[in-house]
Amino acid sequence: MPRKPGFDRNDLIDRARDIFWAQGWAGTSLKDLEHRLKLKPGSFYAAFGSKDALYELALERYAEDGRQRLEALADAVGPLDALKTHPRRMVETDTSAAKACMLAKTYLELHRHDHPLANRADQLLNEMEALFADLFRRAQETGSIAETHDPASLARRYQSDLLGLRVTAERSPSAAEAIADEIADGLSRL
Amino acid sequence: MPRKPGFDRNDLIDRARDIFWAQGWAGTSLKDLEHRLKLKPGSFYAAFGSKDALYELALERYAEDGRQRLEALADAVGPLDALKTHPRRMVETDTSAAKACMLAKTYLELHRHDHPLANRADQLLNEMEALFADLFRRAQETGSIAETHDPASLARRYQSDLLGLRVTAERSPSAAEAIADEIADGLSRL
DNA sequence: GACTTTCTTGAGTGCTCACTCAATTATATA
DNA sequence: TATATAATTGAGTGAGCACTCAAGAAAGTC
Repeated sequence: MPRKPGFDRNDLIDRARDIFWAQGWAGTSLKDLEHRLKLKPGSFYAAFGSKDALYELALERYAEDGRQRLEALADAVGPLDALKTHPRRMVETDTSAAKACMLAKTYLELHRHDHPLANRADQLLNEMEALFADLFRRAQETGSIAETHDPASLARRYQSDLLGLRVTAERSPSAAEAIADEIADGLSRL
Repeated sequence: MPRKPGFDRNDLIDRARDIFWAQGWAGTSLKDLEHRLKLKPGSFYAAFGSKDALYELALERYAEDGRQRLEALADAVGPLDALKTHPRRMVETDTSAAKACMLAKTYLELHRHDHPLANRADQLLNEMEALFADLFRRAQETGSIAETHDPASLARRYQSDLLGLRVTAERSPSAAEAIADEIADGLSRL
């Protein structure tokens, strides 16, 4: 008996992720979302509850996408080559809504106000770092890099490099491509 | 005949810089500024004209301080050691209002809205990169690093590393200290 | 102490914010 | 086709935003 919604909720979250990613939390108004998602206020709140609730869905989707992309790459080319290819991929994809990491942007924008979304972004960054560490560990097990390195330290540095790379990418795509290659070169020298 | 203002405008700009640096542009309301600077709206607008005008003063001050700190360091210990010491200094100073670069935060927050402050931040980042390049060039002239390197490329990478370092510092000071040392080590190997 | 000039004050401006809700419209079942 | 159920609509809510301004207080000169 019920009427079906005239929108694809899944697709809406993807589009919201792109809007929030590019414009930030305070930089995105309900008007923006209503207009871009073609949703009237009533439908919006019936579907998502609040701006923050949708932002969290968008953030989780963003993190999950990133994780899956890297794991798929590792399955295809192995852990070390995945880590070496990953920076280039992030930077040269023109289909993405923005370049700088959405988790980092969220954290930087909101953590001083003790906003729950900042804590969530922090957790997700830690989970991503743990995935990096796991890939470095697997690269050691397959003999791709020396056993003397500490995977956790490598992951920490790798994530920091990536965050810088992606801020740079937001300003200068060409500079970012060169730096992405340098990061890959650095991993070859381990 | 005139009455003198009851505040030190210079000190006010310093404090505004710290507030904007930590909280961002949208994250700082006029109420925040009036409260923290102990200025009523009328005095605020008489002194600075607008929130954006004060933000720009704060941004210029921030950039100028950074430039002077690095140049003073170079005068004291030479160009290469200045570049090696600089990251550690940025990260372990607990007196600063925030760790992440205010220029990068400003750019990330505002460039999608084509806000003039984002363009200004972009320019100031370029000027900082030019200073890095100049220090690398001087390090080559004094024989501290090989002539084969391109100072502009080194500066580009150095700035990117620094941006990542400082995002990391905002989340984990201890991780940042380790990474700062690694950046310095990397420069020793040039 | 009178006067001029500037600083200070805070209530008030119009606007946009995130969000609500009662009325309306559409659809799946009986 | 009648009915039940849910989706859609958009005017409207109070709160907070950046900002204004007229009136009053303070300090320097005469």
